[in-house]
Amino acid sequence: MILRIHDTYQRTKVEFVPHDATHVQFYVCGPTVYDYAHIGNARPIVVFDVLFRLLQRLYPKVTYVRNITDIDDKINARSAETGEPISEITARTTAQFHEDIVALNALPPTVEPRATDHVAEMIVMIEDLIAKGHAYAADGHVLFNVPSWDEYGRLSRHSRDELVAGARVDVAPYKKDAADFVLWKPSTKNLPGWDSPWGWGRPGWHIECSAMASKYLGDVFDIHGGGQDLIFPHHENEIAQCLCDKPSEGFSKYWMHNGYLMSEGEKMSKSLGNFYTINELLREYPGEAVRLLLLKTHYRQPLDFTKSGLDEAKRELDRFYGALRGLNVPRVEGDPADAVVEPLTDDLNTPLALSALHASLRDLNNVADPDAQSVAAQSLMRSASVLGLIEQDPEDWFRWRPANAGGLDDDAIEDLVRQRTGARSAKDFATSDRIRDELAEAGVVLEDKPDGTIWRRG
RNA sequence: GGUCCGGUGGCAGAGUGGCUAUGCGGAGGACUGCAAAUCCUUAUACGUCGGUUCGAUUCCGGCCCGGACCUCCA
Repeated sequence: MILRIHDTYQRTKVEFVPHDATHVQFYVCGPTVYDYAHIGNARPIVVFDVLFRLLQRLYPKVTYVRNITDIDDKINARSAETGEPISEITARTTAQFHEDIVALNALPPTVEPRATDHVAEMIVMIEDLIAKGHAYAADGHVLFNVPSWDEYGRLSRHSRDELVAGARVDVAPYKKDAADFVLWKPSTKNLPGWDSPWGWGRPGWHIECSAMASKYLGDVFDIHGGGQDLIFPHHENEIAQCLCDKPSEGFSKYWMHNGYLMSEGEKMSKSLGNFYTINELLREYPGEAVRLLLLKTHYRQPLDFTKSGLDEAKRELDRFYGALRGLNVPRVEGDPADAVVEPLTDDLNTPLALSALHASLRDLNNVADPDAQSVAAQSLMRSASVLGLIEQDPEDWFRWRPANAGGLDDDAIEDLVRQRTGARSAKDFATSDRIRDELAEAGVVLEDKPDGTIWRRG
């Protein structure tokens, strides 16, 4: 099966030809750990999780590297602001991040390197860049010299002149060229720092991904991913660093970038405070609804993330889990349906894949024979798994309730259901309906099936 | 100013040079003690102005609107 992806370098869809067909390797820029991850962070996590799942179906071995950025001036600023030690901020935030994305059913990457563990590699790369004439030390800083490399700007399609003309910040006096960017900068004694040939200091932002990608994936690998906003300057600079360091190698063969997010119709902005953190959404909605909402839009399209969208995603999942509920079909390994995989091989067309999943659901709902049901249900589940959906126990899905939700607990509900069942068998429909109304009031919906009554939280 | 992306039915959202996805919601029907769930049926669409074409929502151009990026925000 041929995989086609949109390559940012070429700005077009291309056939994916791995560097090594027995072992596909890709790198995605992970979070900077200073605060709760927001929904904008969740999109690349979910999108590239689908890519990971798909690649695992198509190739024998896949290595997925996603870093944790735990050196950053935002972290330092947060620590200065709150007094919490940097190591505690990063440890706490990393743990929170992991907890959040597990709820989104994202598989762990193969390797999750942290910047602080790779400063030595960064220093080596910086030394090489200086030796090769692409970087220079000045005033305790080391800077990458942009005019030293002709190809600079190829990914983002910016020329050096445009960049300088459009610059929003003053040019630091130690820069040879206005477009030069920092590889290493000095630290004061109350900031995180490491000994280096240029004194006590810390790395610039871009060098960490270059160093970690090279370390875990080698000098050439297949795909580098991230949010669209990383194209410039982050990825542009990563490319410059790696290709200048190892001119004969290719670095990443393909680049994939997910589109930006809006929130409730407005652009997300920290100053407006109108972004949702994953954590706060998880108190109100199941993580799977968040995941589905993100996958309902193609990854390169803009996506307006809304709570009404989450409500809709949850209703959709109710249908899937409702069809599987009570079937007790075991999960077995097997191939997903082509109708679901094929759209994914066309640049991760998740909306089209989801429509095939809905067709599969209809098929399941249209069969009555238990054997046929079992076959249809397994097919549905296997297909959904490529998207990381419908992987939980349906009972758990229907019993999920928001954090701090009031109302009835499971035992209280089941007690009322039993009372109602008694009333119904006595043909006391007045009592039966009264109990139904009472439960409905508490957000519980009943379904009378031939073999008994089941309930769910609506 | 530069670079780039998008505008599809009430909403979400694919896709295609002619056969007009899918979902949510709405309407009608079947089923049900009543419901719910499910199934069936159904309505409503491609920003705007031109061009190419036998034919354009789909290709080309102008315009309008929205958004992103332009030195550290996914």
